[in-house]
Amino acid sequence: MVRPREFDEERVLDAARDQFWATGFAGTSMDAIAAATGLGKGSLYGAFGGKRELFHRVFDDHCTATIGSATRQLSGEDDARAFERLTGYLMNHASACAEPSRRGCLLAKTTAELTQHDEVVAARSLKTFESVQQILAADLEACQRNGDVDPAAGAQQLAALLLTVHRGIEALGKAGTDESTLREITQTALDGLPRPPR
Amino acid sequence: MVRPREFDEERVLDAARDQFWATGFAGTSMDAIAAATGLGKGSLYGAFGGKRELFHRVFDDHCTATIGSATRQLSGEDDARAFERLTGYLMNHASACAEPSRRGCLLAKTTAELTQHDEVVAARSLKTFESVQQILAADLEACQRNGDVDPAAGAQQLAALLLTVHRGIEALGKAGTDESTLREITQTALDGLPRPPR
DNA sequence: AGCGTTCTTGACTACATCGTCCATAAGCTC
DNA sequence: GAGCTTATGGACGATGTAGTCAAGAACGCT
Repeated sequence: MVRPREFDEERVLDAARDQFWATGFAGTSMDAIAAATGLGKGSLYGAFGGKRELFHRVFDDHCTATIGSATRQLSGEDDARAFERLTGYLMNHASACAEPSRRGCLLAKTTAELTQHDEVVAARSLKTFESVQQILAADLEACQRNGDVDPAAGAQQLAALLLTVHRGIEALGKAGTDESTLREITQTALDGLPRPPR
Repeated sequence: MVRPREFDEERVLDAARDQFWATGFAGTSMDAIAAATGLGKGSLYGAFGGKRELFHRVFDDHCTATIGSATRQLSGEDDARAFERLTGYLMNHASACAEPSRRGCLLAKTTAELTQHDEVVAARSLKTFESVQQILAADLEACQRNGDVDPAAGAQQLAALLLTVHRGIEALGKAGTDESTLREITQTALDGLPRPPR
C-alpha cells in the first residue's frame, strides 16, 4: 500500500544545498528551492517539514561529508606518507579557496550567518570543527612517529593551529586573495611546525 | 536656506550597523532599521539611497575603523615592545572571539554572505585584509630589528600567516571554541615564528 | 479491477518587505 | 514674517515569502 515518493531524496537535498549555498539561509526562499528541486511546495513541506528543518538536514549532511573528505585525505596506514598527506590536504584547500568561481565553504557561511541565532547549527558546527581537528591530530601523531614533527610537541595544539590556518585560508580566499599567496601561507605554516632535534 | 537634518548621521549609521551586524544583510529589513534608528523610512531613503547603498556606507566605515584599531594596537616607535604589541593584539582578539555574547566580526560575516554577489563589498574586504597585513608586517619588521624574530624570514609571509590565524581564530570563536583554546592556538602560532640564530 | 493510502500540485492566505509619495514641518535668507 | 528649500514620517502599492490545503493522481494490496 501507499504511493511511493517520486523524487530522489538525495538529489533534492543536493539541489536545496546548492541554493542555500549560493544565497544563504535568509536569502533563499522556499519558492526558489521548489524551483531548483522541481518539487511542488506541498511535497517539500510534506517531506522535510519547513525551511529551518530542511536546512538543518542539508547542513548536517554537509558536515558529515566534510568530515568524510578530511578523513579520506588524511588517514592512512603509512606513517612515512603522513606529512605528505597533510601537505596535500592543506595545499588542495588553498588552491580550492582561490578559485574565483568558488562559492566558499557552506560550513563557514552558515557558521557566520546562523550560529548566533540557531543552537542546532552552532552545535553541529563546533562538533564538525572538533572532528576535523582530531583527524589532523591523528595525522600529526603519525608525522611524529615518522620523525617529521618533533614528538615533544603537543599534537592537539598543532592540530588546533592547523585547523585555524585552514579556516583562515578559507576566509582570505573568500575575500579574493590569490592562489599563490594562499599556498605560500600554507607553506609558511608548515615550515613553522617544530622539527625533531637531530 | 534649507532645513538641516534633525538626526546625527553617525548615530544613525551606528544603529544601522548594529542591525546588519545582528541579522546580516538579507536578514535585516529596512523597517527594522527605521525602528532601530528612529528615522522614518522617507528620511532613511532620502539620506542614504537604499538598503544596498546604506550597507555599503556602513561597511566602509566599519572597515576603516577595523584598520584604525589594528593600527592603534600595533604601531609604536619602540621596537623593543613590538613583540609585546603583537602578542597583545592577537591575544586580545582570541579572548574577544570567545565571548559567547559576541556577535562575531562584521567584516567576516559580510565577506561570507555578500562577497560573491557584491563587487563593492568584495573589493573593500580584500583591501581591508591587505591593510591589516601591512600593519602586521610593519610590526614584524620592528620585531626583527629588535631581535625577536629571525631577520632572514620574510616579514610579509609571516604577516600573511598571522592574518590567516587571526581570521581562523574568528571562525573558530564563532563556532563556540572556548577562550583558553583560542589563546593556546595563538600562543602556538607565536611560538612557531622563526627565532634569530644565536 | 477496486480500494485505501500516500504523494503531488499549485492556488491560496496572511503577512513581510522594498521602495515611493505626499502632506506637513522646520529652518534659512531676505 | 514671507517665501523658498529641504527634511520628516507614515500611509500606500506592488511584490515576495512561509506555510496550508484540497482535489486529484499514482501505487500496491487484495
